[in-house]
Amino acid sequence: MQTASINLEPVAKQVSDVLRQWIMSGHLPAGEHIRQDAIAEDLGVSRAPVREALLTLEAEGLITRQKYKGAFVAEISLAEVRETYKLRSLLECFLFENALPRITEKDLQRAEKIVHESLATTNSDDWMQLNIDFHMTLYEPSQLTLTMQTLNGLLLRTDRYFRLQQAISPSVQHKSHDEHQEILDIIRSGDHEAAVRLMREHIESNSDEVIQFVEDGAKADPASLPPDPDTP
Amino acid sequence: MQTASINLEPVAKQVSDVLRQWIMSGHLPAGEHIRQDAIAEDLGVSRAPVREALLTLEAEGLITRQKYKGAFVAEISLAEVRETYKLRSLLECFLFENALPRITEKDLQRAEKIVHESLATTNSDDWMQLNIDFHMTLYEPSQLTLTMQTLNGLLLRTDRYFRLQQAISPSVQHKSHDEHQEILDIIRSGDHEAAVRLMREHIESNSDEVIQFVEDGAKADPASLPPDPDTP
DNA sequence: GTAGGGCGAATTGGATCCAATGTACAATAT
DNA sequence: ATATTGTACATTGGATCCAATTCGCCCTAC
Repeated sequence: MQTASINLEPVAKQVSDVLRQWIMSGHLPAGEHIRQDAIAEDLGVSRAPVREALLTLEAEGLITRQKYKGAFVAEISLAEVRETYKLRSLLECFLFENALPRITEKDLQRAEKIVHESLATTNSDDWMQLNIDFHMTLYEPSQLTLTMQTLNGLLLRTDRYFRLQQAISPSVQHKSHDEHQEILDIIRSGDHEAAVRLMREHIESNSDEVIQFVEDGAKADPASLPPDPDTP
Repeated sequence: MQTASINLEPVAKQVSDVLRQWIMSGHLPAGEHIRQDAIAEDLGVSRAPVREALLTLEAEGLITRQKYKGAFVAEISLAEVRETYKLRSLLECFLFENALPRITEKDLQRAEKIVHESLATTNSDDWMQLNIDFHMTLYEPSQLTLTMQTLNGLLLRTDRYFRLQQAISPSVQHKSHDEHQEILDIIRSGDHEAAVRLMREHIESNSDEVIQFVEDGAKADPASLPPDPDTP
């Protein structure tokens, strides 16, 4: 229990949060060159915390750094998008399997509340966060914290593209809502195997849609996705 | 192929490499308080690159940092060790499955060479690296770079304990050697399902041994593994 | 004797300054 | 005209300096 008003966040963390937001929202597009002074001046801080933030973001895979050349918003290839979603499916099913025997009625009610909230949400970003919250609520009882951290890292990398897709197809929201409701129902039924099957289908259908969208986008604008890394 | 004598590494990277080595080897034991000037003075550099290195190590999960309190070598609970190995099994089997159809004779020969080298190696650290190299050689054809990165991150966290185990039981080396040879044989046979099964058994038996060892160590010295994080 | 408060040393976080390196442009030679 | 080289500028990496916060110790009061 800490008094938030007194204990303010380190500047470096604030900077990394802002930069992460800028990258996520597309304000800093993929491939963009990031200069330390520019960021420092924009945010009214020195270059030191900016450097720290860049280190953090590099570790998160959101940017790449080259010696004496600077930082660039990470590009991501179509193959990597595909791989990420395959990995997500693998990890999420693993989490769900391990969570199922430990999911309580209270967990289900929390999840249900999130589902209802998501129906009433029009803001795309908020809805996405609720989507993630729903899944995490069902995974948390597994108590596999490391796996959930790893999953969070993956989500961080692909959120950009997922966000883009959600923004243009709100119909997916209803589809996802129905599927979430179905998942809750089948969890209550007690059929664990069927629940995992349904969850896998849900995740993979979602993945397919995102990949389809990114593929189409890549066709329309080949520059948005680099086929090869590091073209000098 | 780079001329190492001309293009020298950034100091920050050198520092993080050294610290990583110190943590891995146990020279910096779990829970140890790390002070920036101490490291800086020891290595003859300023605090700036040390700070960067600490950031990197925190992202890798090897240390934790608390505002104005400093950095501490990460403690890891028995539950986390168990989880890590379950995750490793999941990821490695996934990689192996996807690699199998693409493994060429050349890959097998490289793997075989590593197996032979490992037999002739007495140094525990070198042997461990060869062990990792063997597995990675078999996973690389999957071209799932993100998954391999994730796996590397996991290996980084548990290497400390694995290393400890290897140091005291060289008999495991022979067992592992035989199993590696078996895996190569069954890959050549073309039975992919059997190959994955064997790989899973190999990984899990290895995991069991490490966990058993860590459990015993924890019993003998309860302080080495904290049951609860953050006891103030 | 013990609990509480305050002062000082130690340590981290952030800002500023200097050095090393890469890039771009221009001048010159072929 | 083009290629090459040299030089100036822009940007990052590293060192030093100052501010903010924590922890330990001692002193005091009850």
